[in-house]
Amino acid sequence: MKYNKEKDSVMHIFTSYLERKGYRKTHERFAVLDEIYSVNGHFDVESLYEMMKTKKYAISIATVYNTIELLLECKLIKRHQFGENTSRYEKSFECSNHDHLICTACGEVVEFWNPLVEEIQKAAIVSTQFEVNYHVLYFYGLCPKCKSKKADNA
Amino acid sequence: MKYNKEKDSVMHIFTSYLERKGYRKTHERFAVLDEIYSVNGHFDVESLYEMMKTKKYAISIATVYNTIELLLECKLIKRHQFGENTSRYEKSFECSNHDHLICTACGEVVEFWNPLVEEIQKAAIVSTQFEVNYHVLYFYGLCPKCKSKKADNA
DNA sequence: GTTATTGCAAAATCTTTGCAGGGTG
DNA sequence: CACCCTGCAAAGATTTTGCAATAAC
Repeated sequence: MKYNKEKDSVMHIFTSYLERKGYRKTHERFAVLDEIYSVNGHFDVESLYEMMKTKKYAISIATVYNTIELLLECKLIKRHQFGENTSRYEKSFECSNHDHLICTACGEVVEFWNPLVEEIQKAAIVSTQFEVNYHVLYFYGLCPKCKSKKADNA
Repeated sequence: MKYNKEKDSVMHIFTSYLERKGYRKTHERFAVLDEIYSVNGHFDVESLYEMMKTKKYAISIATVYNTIELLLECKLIKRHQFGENTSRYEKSFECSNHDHLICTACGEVVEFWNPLVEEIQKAAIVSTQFEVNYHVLYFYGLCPKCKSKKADNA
């Protein structure tokens, strides 16, 4: 378990969350959080489980799902459904509220950020009277690589 | 099979699509499209299958999935994943490129439209060099009803 | 007549659940 | 030492697949 500042912070947040809720602080739960914040990019439950299999706290898939649920609740991770039948997740501590472009050819995911999303949200709230807590914005298409591959074939 | 102009149009589009691809024009395929364009709002595969069970062309769930795939390809329907583990669909013929608000309490889905999404898309294309074909924008929160219910409890 | 498509059931995939045993508080 | 959490395996839920029978062309 390598030390870094970000990981220290999220461990602290998770600890507080568990205490506040009266949940137990088990090795398995911290091992999952540690693993998630040790890698970059998006992941799914299966790959997380596989990565942990060889580690000190190799745990069961049921516990992975259980812990994912807790981490979603305290907003240390985000859940995505990019169009496949399996959910993908990403860490979300202090990460700006970015959105995603997804390549429908190779599956690559690229992030971007644009303040206009806030404007759209405000307008939507006015017209529908919803209370909005979060949003999801995905653009689907071809990444530069797959775009030029297509051009070459044509 | 009630007649209406919209249904006539989508039947025509589907026919052309099948012919162009050399696919067969089966009763089952048209029955699925007819059923979809006979009802309003979003639906999932299970509910579509249930609705068709009692009709003339009651068909198997495998054929429903098969036909859904074709209708996605020719863009007569859209697929959504609103955060559950099951996909939901909606007809998409001549329906403006709207987006969605989803109530996380009761599941209600409300549509809205905002031209700023186009601006964001343009900016994202410039910065990432993606080719964008379509997008998905969901705002999650509480509908007016669930919002006031929450206020009453507090 | 050929061969794509259907229907059925079985399989595959992802996620949840029940329960006995173990670890946290 | 009470009882929440884990691990396992079984069950659920959704979607896909294999194959014989059927229907489109």
